[in-house]
Amino acid sequence: MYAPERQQEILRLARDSGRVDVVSLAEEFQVTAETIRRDLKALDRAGLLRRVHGGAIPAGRLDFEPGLAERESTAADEKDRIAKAALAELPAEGTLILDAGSTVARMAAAIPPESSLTVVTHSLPIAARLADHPGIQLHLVGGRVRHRTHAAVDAWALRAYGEIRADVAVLAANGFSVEHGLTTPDLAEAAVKRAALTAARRVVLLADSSKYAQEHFARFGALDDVDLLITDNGLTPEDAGDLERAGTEVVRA
Amino acid sequence: MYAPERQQEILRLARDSGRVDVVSLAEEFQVTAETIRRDLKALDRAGLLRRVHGGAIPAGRLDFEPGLAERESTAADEKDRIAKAALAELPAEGTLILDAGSTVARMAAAIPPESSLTVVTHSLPIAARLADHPGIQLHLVGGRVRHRTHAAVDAWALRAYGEIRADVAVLAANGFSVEHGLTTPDLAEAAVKRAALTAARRVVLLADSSKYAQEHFARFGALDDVDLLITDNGLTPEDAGDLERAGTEVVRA
DNA sequence: CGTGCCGATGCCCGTTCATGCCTGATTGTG
DNA sequence: CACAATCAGGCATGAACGGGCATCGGCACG
Repeated sequence: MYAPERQQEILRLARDSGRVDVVSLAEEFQVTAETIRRDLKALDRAGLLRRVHGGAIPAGRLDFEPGLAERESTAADEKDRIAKAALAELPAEGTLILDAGSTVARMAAAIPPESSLTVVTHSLPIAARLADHPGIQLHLVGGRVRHRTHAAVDAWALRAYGEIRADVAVLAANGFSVEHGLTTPDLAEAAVKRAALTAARRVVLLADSSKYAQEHFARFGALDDVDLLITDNGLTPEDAGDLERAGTEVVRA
Repeated sequence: MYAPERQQEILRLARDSGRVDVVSLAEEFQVTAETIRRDLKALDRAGLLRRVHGGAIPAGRLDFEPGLAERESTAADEKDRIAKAALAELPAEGTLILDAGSTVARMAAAIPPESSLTVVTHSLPIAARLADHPGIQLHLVGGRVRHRTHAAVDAWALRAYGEIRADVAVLAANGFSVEHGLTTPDLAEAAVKRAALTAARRVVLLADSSKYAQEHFARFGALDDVDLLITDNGLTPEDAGDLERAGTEVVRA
């Protein structure tokens, strides 16, 4: 097995499980720990992994708190299905706004190489993922970067979204319901989401069913601002019916 | 069997099995390893295969950024020393502008955790690296993202730098000399560098000695715009003297 | 039919690369 | 505060590499 293959595999493992450790990798690949360390160092320098004592964690995580691995793995299946279903809703070409969020990030990572899109995002991990994509013209929205979500917020971000007009915005929300609309815990982030929502002709919301009927501190839109909701089949058909009556098309992936 | 036929077949084998190795191919086609290496090199240059030590892997199977990885390995030692020396020039607290560039990125990665800085950057890799640094308030400069350098450029970036004032800017250049000043191959990038330079009270340039006396297409400043140049000892003391007489302090790490 | 050119191939040899091993320093944990 | 795990750097080794040169074989042209 060649070094780059091994590194690629390490990267995959890291992204899948949220972290890797030197000793298990050495055993797994039948090489010494030194070699693994060299691999991790290379991946670290390339910015794909973050080296920590004893192992490494994937770079560009939405947050790196201990709770993350668990949160990531929670509903991972649903998120993947949602991301895949969302891909089908993307135009083959045109302009796209991508909100910050792990499901949106998964979708972004799966955009096929032959696409020809203009993408605007204020999410650092998504931008990092798409910067190499040959078919994508990427525009980064600046601003203060929130540690927790790695998303740009505040004046620069708001102004940037105020100056553009996109075909589709793919948004994420921490909570959604007919009564309380779209909510998220942070005010600054909500303001940016609202600006992104306003800048697009068509709004697609990606949210797994655990977000349904949740409400958080900051509201950034009403449900009927959303043209299409993509969620998983944890949402009951009755709830989906309620949402559709409120004017939002619902896809249960 | 003619060379193009053989290469075609090598490509097919590589795509089928995910990898090929020099020795087996040599045996398979009854030619020497040198010939296979030449074939692989040709396919690599054509972008169809990715060459690795001992063999090759079909292109697209790895998602490394070859350009970035390659630049990382060039003059890695010098760059590390320069980056380390540059750290000593950073204020303990205050506002910092970080330009795009591998040496600057290394410096950024080495900023101690106990620092308390406000950092502004238009470089995506650097931002990704600093986004979860607890002591750093990070501000991202938006704009169109260039594939080659992963840096934001154009109107949004220029305006953002026009609106701020920082204590120190850490810049990179592809070429520097007393006569031709600071140059880089891309016009858009040069404009952003100039804006960053203008926005800072003190300008530190990181450039290894191979950049000395180089000149590239786009000029973004004169040498005396630079307060401090940090380079390696590949720069002769005489050349350093010339630079100092031109008004720039020189550190040879 | 001969001849000279040129690309492809093979061979040689100094250099680089990937890996493993060792040692001393560093770090995290109990 | 001490112990065990982990890390970084230096060194050794065998495989792989790359450039220079010689050879071979086809092809065009006279």
